[in-house]
Amino acid sequence: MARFSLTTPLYYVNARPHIGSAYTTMAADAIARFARLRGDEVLLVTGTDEHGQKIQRTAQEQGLPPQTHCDRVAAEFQALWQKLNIQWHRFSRTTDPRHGVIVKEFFLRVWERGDIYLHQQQGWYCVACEEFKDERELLPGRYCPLHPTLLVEWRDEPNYFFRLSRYQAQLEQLYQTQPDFIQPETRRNEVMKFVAQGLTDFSISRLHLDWGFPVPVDPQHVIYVWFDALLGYITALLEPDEPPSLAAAVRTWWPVDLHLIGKDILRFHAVYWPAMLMSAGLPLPRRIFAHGFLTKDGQKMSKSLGNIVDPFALVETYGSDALRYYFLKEIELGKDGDFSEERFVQIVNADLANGLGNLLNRTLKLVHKYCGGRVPTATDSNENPLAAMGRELGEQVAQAYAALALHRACGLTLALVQRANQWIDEQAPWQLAKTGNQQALAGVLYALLEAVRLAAYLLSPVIPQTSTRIYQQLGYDVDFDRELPIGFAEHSRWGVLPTGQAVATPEPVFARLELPKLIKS
RNA sequence: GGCGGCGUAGCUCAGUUGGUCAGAGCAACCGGUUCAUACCCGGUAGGUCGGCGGUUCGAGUCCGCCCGCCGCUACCA
Repeated sequence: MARFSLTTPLYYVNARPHIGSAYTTMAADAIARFARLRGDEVLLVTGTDEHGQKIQRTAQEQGLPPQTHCDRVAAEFQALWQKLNIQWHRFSRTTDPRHGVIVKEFFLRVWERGDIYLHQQQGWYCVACEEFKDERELLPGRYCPLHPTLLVEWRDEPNYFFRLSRYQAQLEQLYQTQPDFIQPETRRNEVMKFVAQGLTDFSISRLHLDWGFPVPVDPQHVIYVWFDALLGYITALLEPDEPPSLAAAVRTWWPVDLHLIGKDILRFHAVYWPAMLMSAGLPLPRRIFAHGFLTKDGQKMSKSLGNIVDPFALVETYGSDALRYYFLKEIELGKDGDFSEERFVQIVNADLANGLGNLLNRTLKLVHKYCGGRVPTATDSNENPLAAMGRELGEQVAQAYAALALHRACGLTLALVQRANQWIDEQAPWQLAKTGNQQALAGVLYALLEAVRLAAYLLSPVIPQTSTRIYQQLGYDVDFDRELPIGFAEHSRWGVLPTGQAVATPEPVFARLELPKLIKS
């Protein structure tokens, strides 16, 4: 059995989970679910990044010990993932004591390699970025360009540096020999351009900070949050009760097949992280995919605009399948996308309720009326437009998932549903019944049932609950959240519904969504 | 300033190597229908394919310039 491992970012616990984190995680979950459907053994890693001065200060502002604050926020992430029906296997927290062991071991490896040195660093420091800033990139009045309301602070302190510069050639060779390492291609170009300009060493420690792991060779210093956070991917790979060690952590699941990230943290993953791993003599992840950002009604989400989308409220109101479907079908992973509540409701209703759900409903009614509630026999008229599409679909969708083109996987599948709704009118099975053409009738209904089944199966990584209801109404004892149907090769193909299988009484599998009535003034 | 990318019907987008390429879905309007979750089916969009110029028998589809939006990055200062 093949293995497939992937990660979401470890989300910073500076604030409650936002829709962007939810988006990444929904995508990762769908990718993981498809791999599982295909029969792979899958490990999905998510988690939280909990160190750094910013966390310390946030906790302080709330009058909480940092760990308490982290516990609370981490719990919120887990709660949201549950509501979104995410099936994760490891939730990696960087304050996990086992993580400290891994970080220490990793640091020492790099240290012994001679890639870490002490250097006096002076400059303006943004606490929010956890980074030193060049004076010239500051906004007038010494504000951070990324955090225009935050004054940068003057620091003059010795820090430990990682010899990133030493790895420039190796990195460039990596990008050359492994063109798929960074995706989409536009991101790859950005990274290559950045590296080509020349790399400078970056600091991996901070002084005057408590909230983090001490530098093993100099406990006055604390390890910089990013150095620590990236390693959380590796710590996560330890078995639950396993004593922590680098060797144990990388034994089974490393290197991961995919780091799914947002485009804002590309450089850390595509440049710093591979260099760190090279230094430590560890294999590199196979692929890094950076997705785009979300806007709300065409505008950037921001506190000052007051247009932040709350994922908790959304999933409470509309349910997880609806959200997952909209974000994964309507937005191309890798490109920026927009969330409009009105459009969201329209699309989801059109595709899932009116399209897919209603197709099942009307077909099932016919099956009960004319075929005694059992799957009819597929006739020679296997030659029909649905069968023609259906025979190609499994492979096409598999390719789309492999390319992480989730929107295409959904679009291809929906095309079958749309064609089926046309075809049912063209064939008018109720007319066939009147004229006593029972064989043709059976063939038509079989094709319709099969189209719904195939669509439900291929969409199950995205809308597992809806797919489950469809499969169950079609007479299968299957729950895509628990017990998958056996055999991708079979279920992804056309024509697997067994003749004679009893189908259930039709019930809507996806209730139409309603826009909240009042428009806020 | 340099380098990516993008700009196609109200909205989201498809459009291989130039010649039914002017499309799909959603929305809207009109009509039909009942097997169906006020659903589905059919029809209607006269969109200068961002603008200008060029290559060509023929260009969203190639070339040049320009405008607008976005990303990465630099520098002047």
